Amino acid sequence: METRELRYFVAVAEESHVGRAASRLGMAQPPLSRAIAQLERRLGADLFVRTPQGVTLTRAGETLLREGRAALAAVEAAERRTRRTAAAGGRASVVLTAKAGASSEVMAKLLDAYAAEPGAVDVEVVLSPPGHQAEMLRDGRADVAILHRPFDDTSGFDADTLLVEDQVLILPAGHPESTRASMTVAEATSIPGLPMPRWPRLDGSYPDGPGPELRDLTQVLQLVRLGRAAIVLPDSARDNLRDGLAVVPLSDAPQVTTLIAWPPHSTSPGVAGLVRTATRL
Amino acid sequence: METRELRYFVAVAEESHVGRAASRLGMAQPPLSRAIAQLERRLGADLFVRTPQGVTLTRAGETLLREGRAALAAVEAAERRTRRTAAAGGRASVVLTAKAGASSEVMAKLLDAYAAEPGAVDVEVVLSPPGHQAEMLRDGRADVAILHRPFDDTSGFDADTLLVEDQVLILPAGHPESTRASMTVAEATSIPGLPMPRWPRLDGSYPDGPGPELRDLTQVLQLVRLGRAAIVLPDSARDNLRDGLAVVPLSDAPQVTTLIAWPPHSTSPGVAGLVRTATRL
DNA sequence: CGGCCTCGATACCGCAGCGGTATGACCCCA
DNA sequence: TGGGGTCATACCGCTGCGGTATCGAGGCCG
Repeated sequence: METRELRYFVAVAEESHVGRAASRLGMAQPPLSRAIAQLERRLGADLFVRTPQGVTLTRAGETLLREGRAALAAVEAAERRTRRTAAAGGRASVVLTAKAGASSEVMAKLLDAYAAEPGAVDVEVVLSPPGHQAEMLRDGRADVAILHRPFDDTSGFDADTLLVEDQVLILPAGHPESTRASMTVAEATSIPGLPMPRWPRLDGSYPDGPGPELRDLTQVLQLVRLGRAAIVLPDSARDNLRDGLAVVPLSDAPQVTTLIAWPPHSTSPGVAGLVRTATRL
Repeated sequence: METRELRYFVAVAEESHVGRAASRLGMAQPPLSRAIAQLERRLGADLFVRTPQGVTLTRAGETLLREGRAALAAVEAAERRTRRTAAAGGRASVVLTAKAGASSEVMAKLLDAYAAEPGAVDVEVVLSPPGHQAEMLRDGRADVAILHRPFDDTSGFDADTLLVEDQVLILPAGHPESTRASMTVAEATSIPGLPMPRWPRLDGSYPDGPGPELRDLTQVLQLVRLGRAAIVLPDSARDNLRDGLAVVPLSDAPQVTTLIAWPPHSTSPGVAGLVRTATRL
């Protein structure tokens, strides 16, 4: 099976429509139809059920969609990492990705400690929107990632724990609830007049709800300071707070684990060194 | 990048020789040379250093070999799982792989419990030589595997623990050492006249050493019974022992963990059900 | 119920690019 | 210095990919 065929198949599966998939691929419909038919013949499996409204996946098609996406990501990863290795011009280097505006404390400690190691290679840090770290690791844009359980999906990676912490509620200073010694998550999310902000999902859309739509921690904290929202954050976020904000520990919020994750079988010296340093912290 | 190019590249990298790689691929040398050169041009990276003796990998080439092998395995896995799904003819099914002659106890319990579940799908059990389970999971010949830490490489899979047990030394009944209440690994491996048998590595070759070369647990036990060898096995192996064998607990051997492992993001109903059953055991 | 619209499939054609053979350029070693 | 080895280049034939034109099959609506 060639990656071209796989890309064609995934496009058709995602559009449920050969014509739309063809225009998305920048080609005409007939050759795409033929390519799909040929793929089905070669696999000995019907992948789609043709209907007058378009096409729908068979069971085998669902399998190929799931597995094929992973395979395409792996091929992309191979290509990207090779390009990056070449661009580094013989000298080893490594790309680390982390959520923008989080874990700065642990990350600083890790990077400092690693830089002090003998034989340390260049570490390029790429900050990206929350939730995208795993994807970057999977498709080769990064070699190592700082992830957060239970928010990120760590399946398929090797990982080491860096930090385990409780979560706290951040709310406007002077708010009646701000003097409490502790609170439950249920109480925190139902404070009148202080809705939780909504974060974009992986595809960029927002969940429904009363809170404001935001994509930046600084914006959120500003809004909290203005008395328009409250937010739940890991305990370490206290370090970055300016005036005008109050902190109340949450008694029943799940703990947040900060981990360093890397693709399995990553034998690159940079990744190995970073991970070794991390485990010693 | 097309899988054809990747296969060509991997062949050349493995042979360190364009001509040999070409004949292994069943093609002539010139088109292979050209395909590699073209791949290098498209990636913008030198993959090989040409020498009069053949070719050697550059750093970028090493990256592509490592990542490319994983990518090819993923493509193969997609293809195989799709074929299998189609062959099951709409009805869901799942392939479980395990080391031949081990863990029969837990596996039997697991399969029985799962078969009793409502909506259980067919489970095909494939027994294969030790150490090959992870590979089968990676290239799509199996959907779930029973693995053993620390022997198998579980990286890149999701897994749940089924059983943790100590290891014991199996030696001929009546042997002077067989009456001891406990022993260290160092002592066990240095009993005069009772060498440890050697197992084949993944590539089929045997490590050096004094012990007999064997590939079957039954053969080994027979040899032990004859007073020609001793062997270290997980505690549960006691259940399968016939007469003529003695068991001595080992005080410092690492514990053996039996786990059920599956590829991440495996949404197939069969895998999900098996795993759910396993966690309840 | 018939005409129309929207699907995907088929037929046919031109050309890009893959693989083959023949040959060249270079290096090592006798 | 020539012979045998390496990989690269030159050139050719044909497979097969993608393009346009068209068809056949279902829904939908007047």
